[in-house]
Amino acid sequence: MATVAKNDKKRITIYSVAHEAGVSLATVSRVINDSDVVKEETKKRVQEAIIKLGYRPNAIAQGLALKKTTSIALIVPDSSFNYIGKVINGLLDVAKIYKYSVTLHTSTEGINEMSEIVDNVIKSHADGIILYNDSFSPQDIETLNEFNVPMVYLDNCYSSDIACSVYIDYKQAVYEVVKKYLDNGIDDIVIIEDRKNPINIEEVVKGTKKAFEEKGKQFDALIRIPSEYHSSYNYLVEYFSTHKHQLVLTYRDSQAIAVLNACSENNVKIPDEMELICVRGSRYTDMVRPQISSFEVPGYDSGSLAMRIMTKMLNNEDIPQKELKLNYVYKKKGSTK
Amino acid sequence: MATVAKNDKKRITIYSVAHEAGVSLATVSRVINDSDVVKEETKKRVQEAIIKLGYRPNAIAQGLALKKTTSIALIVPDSSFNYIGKVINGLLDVAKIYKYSVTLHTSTEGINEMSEIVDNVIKSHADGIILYNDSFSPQDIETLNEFNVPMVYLDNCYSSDIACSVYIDYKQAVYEVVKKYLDNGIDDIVIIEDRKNPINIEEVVKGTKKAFEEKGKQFDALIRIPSEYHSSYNYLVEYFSTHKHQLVLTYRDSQAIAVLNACSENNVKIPDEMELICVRGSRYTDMVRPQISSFEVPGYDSGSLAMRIMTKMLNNEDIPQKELKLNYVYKKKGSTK
DNA sequence: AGCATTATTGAAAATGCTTTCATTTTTTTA
DNA sequence: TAAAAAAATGAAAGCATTTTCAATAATGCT
Repeated sequence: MATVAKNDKKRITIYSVAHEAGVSLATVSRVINDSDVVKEETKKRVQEAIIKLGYRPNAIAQGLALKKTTSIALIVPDSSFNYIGKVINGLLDVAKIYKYSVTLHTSTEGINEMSEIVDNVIKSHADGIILYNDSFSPQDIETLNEFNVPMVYLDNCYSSDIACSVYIDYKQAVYEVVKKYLDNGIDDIVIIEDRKNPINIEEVVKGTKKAFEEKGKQFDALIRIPSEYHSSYNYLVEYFSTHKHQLVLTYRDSQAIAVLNACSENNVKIPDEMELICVRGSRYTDMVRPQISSFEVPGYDSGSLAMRIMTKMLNNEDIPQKELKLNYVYKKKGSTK
Repeated sequence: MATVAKNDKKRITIYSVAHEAGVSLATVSRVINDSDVVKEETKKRVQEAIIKLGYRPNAIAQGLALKKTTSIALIVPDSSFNYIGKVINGLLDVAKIYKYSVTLHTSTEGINEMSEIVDNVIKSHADGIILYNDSFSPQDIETLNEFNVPMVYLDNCYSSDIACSVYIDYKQAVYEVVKKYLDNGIDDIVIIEDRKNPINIEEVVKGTKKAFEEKGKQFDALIRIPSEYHSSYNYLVEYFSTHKHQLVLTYRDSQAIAVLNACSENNVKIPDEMELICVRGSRYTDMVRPQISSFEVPGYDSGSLAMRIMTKMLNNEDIPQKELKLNYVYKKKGSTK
């Protein structure tokens, strides 16, 4: 049998240090926590003992004594790590600054699994929860609220007594760009959607509708495609062999690329015969040819902001706004005229 | 000031439940932990009390009493979440099964930052550490070994008394494909590299060299490019305006796409004038045109395996192999003839 | 020098659980 | 029906900290 290191070395606790330094454990605790009441000389003695023994305070015991864990939980859907990767980076960077540790959980199977996860998270006494999800219904939110733990919703415009939210104002973003097209007399516009990001797609649709309504027009041109890339590609190849539009809007990068490839397959020239905009651009929308016009979404910032707000909530600091809309920048690339 | 829920509701502990059910806390503990010595009738009484009070065992206190936390730490570089996303999915799925929670940490600034993170992780008494990194030097590994915590290295072929590793045998993979090309008389082969994934690039080079050496030839055709996509693209546009090769190998998907675009810019036809293979394929290597021949790398599996091995290490179970090489599948696509 | 302050330190309780060992209750057996 | 065996329960110690409050040591002041 392959052996693996066992944990039989004797534990070095605060007692060991106290004994080594010839002080009480209360004093050691004070030194660890940088209390200013301890005499410089004994402080030094204790620090030497700590180094000599290689003592590390036990964060679990601290957590118990302090009734807080300085850990927060992040729950994300188990797909699309692509975008979330940036969010996580931002979040972790801020967490590091504030000395929070972050536990990661995935969930996609609806509110029941989500409730279970939240329940477990609460057992682990995370100080707060950051929830990345844009497919909650209002009832789901109700359910989550009952847990009564500080929460930050990411990419989901919802807030309450115990929750703040950080999201990108897709509605306004899309409204502005669609308005411009309508102003130029272009109104054969369709939106590609799948079942994956209901709330944000809904925002995209709302923004489009708003622009249409201002012109006294109706909008309801949605193309429902499969979520998985290859099926959606096949579906779109079929679709664009018989349909033409002036402008196609997609939410995710893979959808936009699927449109690009499906059109190429059908010899539909982009942007000459049809224009294409991806709402949530990524590095990959810049790698395909033509590059895809899109909004540059501040993934990193939304992560770091969410974490920053969480730290404020946990410290009962003043939170100016409970719903934070992030800015976006439209980047015109080769897929539009 | 925006108010946020405070934690002033009184805590419900194992004592509350014991009192409610009219039993001792020892009995409640037994019920929680599904001990079989407690009488069915009292068990039921306790369970009712638990539900009535909405009691949740405090995982921190459990951690302290049991001297283990059932939590493991995952440390990843703060870039390339693209690929790592799949790894994380696999890892979390297995973690869920074994009831482990996973704390996430990022690190790129070398071994010092890494040591600091590991130190913090140890303070938090994680039972083990899974370390995704392919840029460690042997000294770095030494340093990490001193922490004496069960570790699993991901994408890094290293093992020791306290460490196992899970990785993909890029050397063999590349060897096989390069050999095939050499057999067909194609030997103007170059490898694109940047500073990002030293160990795995090294493996790719080794595999290539091996194939060359078997033919009595020497190999040393490396193109060093910048890590960042746009700079590397610009560099490659320049490069391919004056250089031609028969076959280009890249490690990451973005590098392969950069080559693709740079060649297109220079009117170098792929695969007719030059062939292109990406070692670590992704969904995006299938989205560009032509699609890029590549190895399908089992990201999900490597994550789930790493976690599974970790659970075995922590339970002192038998571990047949301490270094686990994962299989790969070569997928020929449009970028090769 | 002697007293009043103030600065340091330590003892012990509290945090919420698990577990051992002793005790009590129940069941079995003669 | 009593003794023996087995099952169920509880008391208390232990896990590694923080923190309050009391005790002690050091300092300042007259």
